[in-house]
Amino acid sequence: MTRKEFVSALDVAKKAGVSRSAVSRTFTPGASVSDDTRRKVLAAADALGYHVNQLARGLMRNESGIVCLIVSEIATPYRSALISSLTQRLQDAGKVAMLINTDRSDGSVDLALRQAIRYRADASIILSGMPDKSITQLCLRSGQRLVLINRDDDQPGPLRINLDDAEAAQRILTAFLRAGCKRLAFANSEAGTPSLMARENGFLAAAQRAGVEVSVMRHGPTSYESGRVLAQRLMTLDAPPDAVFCVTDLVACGFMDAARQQFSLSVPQDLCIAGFDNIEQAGWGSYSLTTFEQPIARIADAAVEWLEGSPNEPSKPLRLNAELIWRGSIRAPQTQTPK
Amino acid sequence: MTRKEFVSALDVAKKAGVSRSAVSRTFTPGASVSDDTRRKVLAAADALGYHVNQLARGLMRNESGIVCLIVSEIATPYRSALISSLTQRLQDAGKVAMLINTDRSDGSVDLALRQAIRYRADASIILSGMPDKSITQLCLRSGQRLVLINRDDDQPGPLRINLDDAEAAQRILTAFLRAGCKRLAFANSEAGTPSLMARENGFLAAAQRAGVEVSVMRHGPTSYESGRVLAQRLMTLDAPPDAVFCVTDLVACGFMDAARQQFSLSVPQDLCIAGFDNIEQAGWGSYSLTTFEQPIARIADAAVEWLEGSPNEPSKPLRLNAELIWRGSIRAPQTQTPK
DNA sequence: TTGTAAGCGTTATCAG
DNA sequence: CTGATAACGCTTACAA
Repeated sequence: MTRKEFVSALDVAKKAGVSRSAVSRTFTPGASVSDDTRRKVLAAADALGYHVNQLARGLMRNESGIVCLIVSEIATPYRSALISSLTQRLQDAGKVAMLINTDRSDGSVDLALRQAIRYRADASIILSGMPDKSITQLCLRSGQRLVLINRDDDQPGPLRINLDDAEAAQRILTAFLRAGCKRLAFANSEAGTPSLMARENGFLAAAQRAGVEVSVMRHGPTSYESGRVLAQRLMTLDAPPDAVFCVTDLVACGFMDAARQQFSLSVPQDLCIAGFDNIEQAGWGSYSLTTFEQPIARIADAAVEWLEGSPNEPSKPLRLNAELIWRGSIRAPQTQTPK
Repeated sequence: MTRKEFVSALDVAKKAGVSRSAVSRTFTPGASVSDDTRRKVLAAADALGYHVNQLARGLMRNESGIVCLIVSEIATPYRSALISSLTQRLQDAGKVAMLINTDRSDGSVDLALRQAIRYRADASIILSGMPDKSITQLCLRSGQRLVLINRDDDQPGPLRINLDDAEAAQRILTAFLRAGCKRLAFANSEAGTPSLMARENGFLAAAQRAGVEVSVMRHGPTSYESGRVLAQRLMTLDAPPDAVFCVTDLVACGFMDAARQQFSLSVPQDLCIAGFDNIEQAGWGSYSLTTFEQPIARIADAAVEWLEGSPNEPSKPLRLNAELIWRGSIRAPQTQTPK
């Protein structure tokens, strides 16, 4: 058992022939130490392999430097891309990410937030699920900042970053109509999260305004497999669609594969498809999927920037636009543009 | 500024009318507290929203409960799947994962390990890059346990988990030969990491034993895009290959797309392709890639199990076999089996 | 600028 | 089983 072999500031102080506070000050960015002592301390610290104990520092400062990332389905392309971006930004800001996987159960977001409190995390960024109101309050009360990404919620306090899903849905509807599509469909999962539902509702609303009907189908989790199943179901309808907006790229990829392989359909000639997220695979040759881009970099920037700001910043909800990435899964507009 | 609003064990003790040690004991698994006081403490803690301060606990126990995951290219399918598995297992074991992104620079693995030391992480699991020997020693000396996944290294101390890449390469060569392929190729990235090179060298060695030549090409990072470029180069050779072993599924997907779209080749009729990792996309309809499965669950299990074990466990290197997943990208064996 | 000393919230030890 | 008390390693007034 070699625990306890850690070298402390006292050890360094002794070796450098200074007080322990001199050591502390040397490692505190805005502190006043003479160049001479700083050099001595640094030399001693290096020789001994000293590293500030963040646990102790956090205890004193009441600021751990830890930011919790609370997320389920970590291995999903969009989620992992966001995690990657977030960890990078966080590190640049001198913070460190604690990753909490909430795949197991549904109340696990609350459990995750409790974990965040135990480690006195400076903040938590929630990418999945929705915490209970009481626990949110507890976090806020303990001075922990909260960021909710794509989770609609009206509590004040947390920073909320959302996409304009309805507007995106509207745009894709227009694109389908311009391409001359007649029978529209929306392929959703059963997850029922706010942003997913906002896409569905936005699409339906836009369709209603345009006076066209749309077949809606929902199945399983938001995955490739669900996309295949949804294709199976929608394409065997009496009047199968000639355009489908998939709630997610993953669903769209599954849908496209099934449409091609099981129904021998050509995209976009027989069927136009659009997705959402612009995951890496959407750009792959086999899919060339027209989709909306999640502004991952902007989301991460906004979140970290807010965390770095003053603790009592108002936190007005942030609403970002998803850019439409045109690729090959929607036909070019018909010459006779409807208008 | 609402920092400092944390409720401490003392607050709970007062409210419950007991000593602070009683509170501490209530939250320490194997401690002796009477049912009566435990109830009182729990009630008070719940009412006040008390949560053990892990920073302070870690300081005392010299055991933070934190395990660092050191990884680059987090958003990659294989990496993110491993991260997902690892975080889950770690949480089941009562630990929590700190995720450190080492995309930026090359020496950042060392920086990451220093961060691990600062937070007094109980262990670090390295999925990317290779740390300097001196820093490894420092970690070990501070009682921090190290796990190296797929990084060949001969230092004693860390747990090393590796796949038998050479054996896998051998098997795929045999499969190509059985399928009647004549002109073999190996598509690698320029990353040059040990496991990637082990696949290449294993393939070459096996080919040599079998008396066949293989065109080797290396390009860029280990990505889809590199796969496309590699296809471009290999397929414009004077004698283009009729079978290619791609160092990774990502590369294989890119290779396959380029082969089909730019060279109008059919897989597996004109060209057999194999990959490595068995990422989710390998099973997608468009690819149906024959590949080797990274035993992610077993890797995560082994890592966490070792971390839970006794600190001075010998740590004999673990060598896992990658299972060959047969799908549609290699032709069925010719009837006249060689041999 | 520097050192001294008083915490921070725990847990471990040791009497009772 | 319970309650004082002494650490743990650090930061931060306060005084020199």
